[in-house]
Amino acid sequence: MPELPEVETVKRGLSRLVIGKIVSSAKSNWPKSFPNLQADVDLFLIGAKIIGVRRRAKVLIIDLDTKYSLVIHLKMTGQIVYRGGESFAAGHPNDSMIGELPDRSTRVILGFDDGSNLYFNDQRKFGWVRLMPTVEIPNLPFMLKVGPEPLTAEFTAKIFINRVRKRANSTIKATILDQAILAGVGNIYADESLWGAKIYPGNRVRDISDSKLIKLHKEIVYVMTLSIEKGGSTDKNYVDAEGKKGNYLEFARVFRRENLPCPRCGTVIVKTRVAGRGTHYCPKCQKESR
DNA sequence: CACTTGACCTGTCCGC
DNA sequence: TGCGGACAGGTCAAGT
Repeated sequence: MPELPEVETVKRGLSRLVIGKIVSSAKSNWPKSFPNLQADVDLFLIGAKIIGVRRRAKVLIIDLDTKYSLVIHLKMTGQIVYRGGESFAAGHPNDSMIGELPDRSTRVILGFDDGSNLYFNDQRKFGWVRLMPTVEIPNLPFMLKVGPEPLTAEFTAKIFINRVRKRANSTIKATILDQAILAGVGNIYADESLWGAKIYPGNRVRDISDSKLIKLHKEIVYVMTLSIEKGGSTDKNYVDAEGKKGNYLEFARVFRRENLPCPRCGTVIVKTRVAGRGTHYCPKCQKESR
């Protein structure tokens, strides 16, 4: 679920809501969701002040004034939601927001000294919240291998093509999903950007022209930027730091639109399987190479 | 080495 | 209504 635009939206929300807060308690009911030694929690988390919130790829980083950080991966169904002392600071619960917290998927609760709380919810328990020294974050295996951030000036079409060409025999979809090639693309934005570039997701990289890859580079930047403007994509679980759902899927052209018309040519969108993932495409606009 | 598949979990939906 | 199986947005280990 959470791909780059969703994690970026959470990051922006947390930056407004929790910087300056002092952590007063930390509870977890599932060890894999919070795999930290109690001694580290006591020494470097309890009493610490939050001094910054960052994102790299799909990883969220909350920096503390103890030279430690909380490194968070939401994986498929993770949520990070801030709630003030009262139940619903942002208004009455409704369809665009999750309900009372904690709920049955709450795995970690951080309490602040002003009575507010930060909840880590994760239905499928794939995600985690790790406390570690800030300086060690760049040495995590994931950080050592992860590719460039797509929404920066350094992410040029030339760099994108050079990296993608390293996977000549892979499908283009598997290639752009690979975080070592570039950071942040997941299943939704893979399908959306490949539709924009008129590339069949199962085509091999070696069969795709440079001009198509230039177009794909532009589409990846476009769909991610648009999605951040819309507050991300909520398929099932995703919500932002205030518990609100995202609106990008109202603008999606293929994702979750099987059996509906292609917005470009009217052909019925097909759902299939590529790179082991559910894959949506237009069979007329996105031709299979042979 | 390049590339693909299964595992980690819970919940929901669909067919029988 | 109940039950089994497939599937769901990510990543890593282990397989070919």
